[in-house]
Amino acid sequence: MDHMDYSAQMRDLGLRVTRGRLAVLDALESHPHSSAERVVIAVHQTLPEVSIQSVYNVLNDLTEQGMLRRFTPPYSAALYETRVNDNHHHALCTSCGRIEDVECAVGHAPCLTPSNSHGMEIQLADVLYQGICEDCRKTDAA
Amino acid sequence: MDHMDYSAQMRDLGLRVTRGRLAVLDALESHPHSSAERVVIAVHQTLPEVSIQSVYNVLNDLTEQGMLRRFTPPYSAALYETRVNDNHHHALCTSCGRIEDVECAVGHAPCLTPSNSHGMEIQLADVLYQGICEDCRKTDAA
DNA sequence: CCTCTTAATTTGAATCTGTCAAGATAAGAA
DNA sequence: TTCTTATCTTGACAGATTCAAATTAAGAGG
Repeated sequence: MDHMDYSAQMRDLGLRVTRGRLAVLDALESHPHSSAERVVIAVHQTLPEVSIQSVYNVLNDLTEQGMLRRFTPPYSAALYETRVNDNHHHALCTSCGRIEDVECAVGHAPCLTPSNSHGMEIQLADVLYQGICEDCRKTDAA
Repeated sequence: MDHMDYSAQMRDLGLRVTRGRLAVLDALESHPHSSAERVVIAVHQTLPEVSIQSVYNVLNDLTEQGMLRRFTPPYSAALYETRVNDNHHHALCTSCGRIEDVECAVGHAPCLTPSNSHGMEIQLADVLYQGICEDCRKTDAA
C-alpha cells in the first residue's frame, strides 16, 4: 500500500490528505504494532514539526474510519497497525513483549462462535495468543 | 468460594489474610468484571477505611498469585474476576460495554493453536468475542 | 489561480489509571 | 505477649490519552 492508495482511500472516506496522516501510515507500515509514542518517534524522523496530539488525532480518526486497527495487549498501551480487514490475530511473547501476526484460518470475522453467546450477536472473535518466543526460550534456558 | 476457602488459599500461598483482601474477593465475587474503581466502591460499602492504593495492591498481588484474573477490553481500564483456571472467555457488547462469560469448549489453555506460531511456544489463547447484546439490539431497532 | 469554508493541527491544560516510596499498622509465628 | 515483617496508608508522581480554544491549511468553487 503506497501513498497514492492511502490518499485515494482517505478521499473516498471524505478525509483530507495531509502530510501527518501519510507519515503516520508510513510509520505503521514499516513498524507494525507500534504504540502512539513509537509512531510519534517514527513520524518525527521525517516530519519533526508534527505534534504529539496530532498523532493521537490521526490514530483515532483513521482507526475510526477502519484504515487502522487498534488493539491493547495486557499491561500495554494501545498498539496500531495498517493491516486491516483480514481478521488476523496476534501472538504475544509474555517475556519480551514481542508481537507476531498470526493468520486467521477463516480469514473473516467472526472466525469463532461461542457455545453460548448469552443472546449476544457476535460480530468478531479477537484472539490473542500468549507464550514464549524462540529467542526468550534460548535465553531462559541459559 | 467463601471466606474460609479464600483464607486457606491465601495462607497456602504464604499471603496474610486481611480484611481488605477478603473484601476485594467478596466484591469481585458479587460483581465480576469490575474495574479497580468499582472494586473500591464495592469495598467501601463495608470497609470505608480501605485506601484506594490498598485495593490496587490487593488486585495486583492476588492476580500475581493466580487468585484473580485480569483482562483489558479495548478502551477499558483493567477488569478483574475471581473465576480463574477454567480458561473461560469473554463476550463484550460494543454498544453498552456489558461483558458476559463464555465457556471455553476445551476448558484448559491453550484451547486454540495458531497455524504458524513463528517459533513461539503458545501457552494461552485469549478470546474476546465482540458483538451487540440483546438489550442493545432491541434499543437500536426502536 | 484565488478565495472561502471548515477540517485538521497546534498548544497547553486536564483527566484517568495506575505506580513509587516512606512511614505506620497489624497478621501471625514463636 | 512479643516480635518480625508483610501489609496498608498517605501523598507525590508518572504514563497514556483526551479536551478545548485558537491557528493553519486542504481542497471545493468561482
